Amino acid sequence: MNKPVRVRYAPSPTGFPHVGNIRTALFNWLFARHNNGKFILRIEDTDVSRKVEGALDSILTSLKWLGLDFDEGPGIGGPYGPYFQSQRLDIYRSTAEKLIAGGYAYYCFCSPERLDSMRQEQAKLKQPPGYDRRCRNLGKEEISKLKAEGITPVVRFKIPLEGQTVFNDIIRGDVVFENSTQDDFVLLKSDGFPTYHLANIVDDHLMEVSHVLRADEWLSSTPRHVLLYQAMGYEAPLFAHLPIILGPDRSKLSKRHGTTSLMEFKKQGYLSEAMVNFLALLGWSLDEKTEIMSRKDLVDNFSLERVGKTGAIFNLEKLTWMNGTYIRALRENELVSRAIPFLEETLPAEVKRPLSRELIKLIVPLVRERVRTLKEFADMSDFFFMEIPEYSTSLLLGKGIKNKETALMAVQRAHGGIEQLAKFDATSLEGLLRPLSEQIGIKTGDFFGLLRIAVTGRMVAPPLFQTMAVMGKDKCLKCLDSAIKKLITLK
RNA sequence: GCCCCCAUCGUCUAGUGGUUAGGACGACGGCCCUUCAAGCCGUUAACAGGGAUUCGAAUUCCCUUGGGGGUACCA
Repeated sequence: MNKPVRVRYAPSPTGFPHVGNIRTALFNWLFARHNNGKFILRIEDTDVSRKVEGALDSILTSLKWLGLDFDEGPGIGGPYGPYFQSQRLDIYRSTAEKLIAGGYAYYCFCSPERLDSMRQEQAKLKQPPGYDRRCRNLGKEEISKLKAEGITPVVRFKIPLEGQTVFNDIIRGDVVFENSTQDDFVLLKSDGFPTYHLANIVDDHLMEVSHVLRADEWLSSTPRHVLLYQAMGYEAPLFAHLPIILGPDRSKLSKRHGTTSLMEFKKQGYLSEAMVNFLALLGWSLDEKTEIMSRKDLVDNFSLERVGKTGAIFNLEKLTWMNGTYIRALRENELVSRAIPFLEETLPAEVKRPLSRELIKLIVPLVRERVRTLKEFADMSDFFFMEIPEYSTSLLLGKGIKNKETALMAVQRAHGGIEQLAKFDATSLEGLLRPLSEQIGIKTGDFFGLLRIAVTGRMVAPPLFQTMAVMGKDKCLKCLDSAIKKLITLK
């Protein structure tokens, strides 16, 4: 109980981490940091067939993006390495042999085909599927004979035939399994690689992991792990099975639920700090009201006691809202820096690069309150960078002013007034345009709406005068010219 | 089928025997207003069902139902 806290995130490199995986990483990291412990990254690459190229990179990138730094692991090493299971094969093999010698495990020569037909048979007879333990009591001669035939066996664990396995889960309390319902699972595959169960237990022990915080889907294999620890004479770590993150249909999160890959959220313009905050609240809460919490708040307050038991649906709406509040809270310069990559991505090639930081800085106060993601930031501000906005002429005669002549007159009057404006700022523009609206007898809403289209090409944009001020006199005039032409040529 | 876990507004959740069951997202309405947002105010909406214990249950126990996970030489 007084052992130093050492926890690990142990993904297998079989794909890009999705928000569920990474939430597990986050909880481990928070727990480690809160307790001044160590956070270890261990790569469980024991399934050669499922290995995906680039998966390791994406794991590293994901952790880095969220700022989940690890103390030991790939790239940085550590006193308990190597941190790739594929580089620890000898350890698992010798452990398996020890287990066999001790009578806790045995060689199994059954072919995949036999296992398969056995399962089909069991399914037909409505019996619980499971290995029938044919090889459990093979004699020495039989074993050598089968080996001589060239069959490479797997190693299976000998589940006690009777009794029960009990363990205490920090989140769920005591959990009891009847040993009779457990299968003689495989420890070592015929390709010489260990299964998750073996490798995981061996490494957690060797790496002195104190707490295993993992997703709930592992709960039902925990008795196997407990039995393994016992067989090996190891002290088991403490377990905490975290509630699972579900898709909108309440099933385990997977690709078919759309955007689930963490880095996809980055691409969509979500901030990592919002992501961390949001993910932390998926299964954990501080109290009855706190929503927005900094990384430090989270580290300071995180505790397993306040982790819930129920699976949580990933609520994109709420994440988006939270992201908006984080964007609004960003310092101006910071938001500029963060928005630039998205503008680079969104803006057409004609817009000359590098983009002007000065201009973006002027745009920030105008769009900050109107966007929830950085992508929306880019989408909303593209017209600031274009010469003349593109839009359909019909927009000019949209909802307010239906009459072509009236619209034309209004734009011309605005053009004339602006041309003579000495000072081109929001206040002067308002001083000019508001009275003008009355002079020409058009409601301000309609008049400003018309100008908004002319200047931005959109019906929805930041406040008109400020927008125009940022755009500058020349450009505004050009836009108005263009609108006038459009109206004239309109039949 | 079998094993395990879970069960409060649509969603994320607070709540550990006595609360008008609280907050947040969303939705809806209002204020503000040149559009859209933001902000502020308000409305909507939940203890799955049934027993038991108790003076008193969202809170404890049991059953039912529902949901999820597992049941691989995947993790």
